[in-house]
Amino acid sequence: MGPTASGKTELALRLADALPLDIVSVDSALVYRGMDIGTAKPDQETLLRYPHRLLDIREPEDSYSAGDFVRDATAAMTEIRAAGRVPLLAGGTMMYFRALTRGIAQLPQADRDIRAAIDAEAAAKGWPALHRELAAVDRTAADRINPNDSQRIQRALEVYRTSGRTITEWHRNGKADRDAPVRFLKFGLIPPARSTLHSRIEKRLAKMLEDGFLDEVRRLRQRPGLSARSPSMRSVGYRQLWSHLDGECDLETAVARARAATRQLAKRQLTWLRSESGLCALDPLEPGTIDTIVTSVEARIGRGTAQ
RNA sequence: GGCCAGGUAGCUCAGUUGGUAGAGCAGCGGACUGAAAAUCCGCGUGUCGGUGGUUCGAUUCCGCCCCUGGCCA
Repeated sequence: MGPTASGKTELALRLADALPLDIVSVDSALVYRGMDIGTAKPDQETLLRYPHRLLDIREPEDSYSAGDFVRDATAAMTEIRAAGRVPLLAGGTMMYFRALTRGIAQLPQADRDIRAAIDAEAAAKGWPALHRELAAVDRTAADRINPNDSQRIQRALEVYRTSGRTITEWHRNGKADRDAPVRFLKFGLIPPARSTLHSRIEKRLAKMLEDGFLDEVRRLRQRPGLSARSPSMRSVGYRQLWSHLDGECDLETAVARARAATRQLAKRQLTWLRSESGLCALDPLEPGTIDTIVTSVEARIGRGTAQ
């Protein structure tokens, strides 16, 4: 696990050369088809040689969630292990990692219609009013959720309306059991200075624009089911270019904002990494890093014979 | 060289009918149980371009100067 632009993908490919690994992507944006340039998705040639699981599994109109990820990743890991290989989970979506390694409570899935209904109510009454409604049925949840936190209020109400039970009751029920216990070896890619990440972010964004990032957003913008409010289009970079295409700011400003948003993302990811327990922290750009990981993994799985 | 419009927070700008100023974005810190590349919370002293003048008091009015953009020579 590592922040954006830390060199995760490159490292994953080299590990796959050295060990019997199959790569499972842990990334909330790479799941979307048609979002290639702005997400720094590996190109087709690379993917043919090094298949990644959980890439291009949703349309940008769809939503994806931590719960979906845990289900999909668990299935992928089971298949990989059944084939006598070892799953390499690689990505930067820390909530997905956390949900997978620590478990996540069983909850009803997202419901498009109910979310739309709650959105409409919020537009009319405001989120604080819906927060009061939540407080009437689930005081515990309302106490920990801010009256302006649209997303969490919506989720809590959605769970209550679809199931008739509060999200607090669901949480109390505990986490879903895994079929077989899984042991994780955790490596965190942490560059020694954030400034090295910043210059990599800047270079990569310039390259994305050269490669047609703006046209990619233009194409997505033509899809009738997508809007600036769609979860996929709130991704870093896409959001800023979309608002430029809406005429809200010039391209230069949009790019500057995208750069800043990417830096913020990296910062948040690093914060998560620092609080992750049992993590082996490594410098992704240091040549010895790959050997350190190979040695650790071989010690765990036994040379050439994956368990 | 003349005329006009500007010069206020890192950026874009608002504002003060004269009582030393505030939004958005950026930045920093924090929360986080199915949208997480998301969502939310907290943090604002800056020679108000410089300098003289008028005034009890000037960022605000007046003069001169400097800088930027436009128009005219």
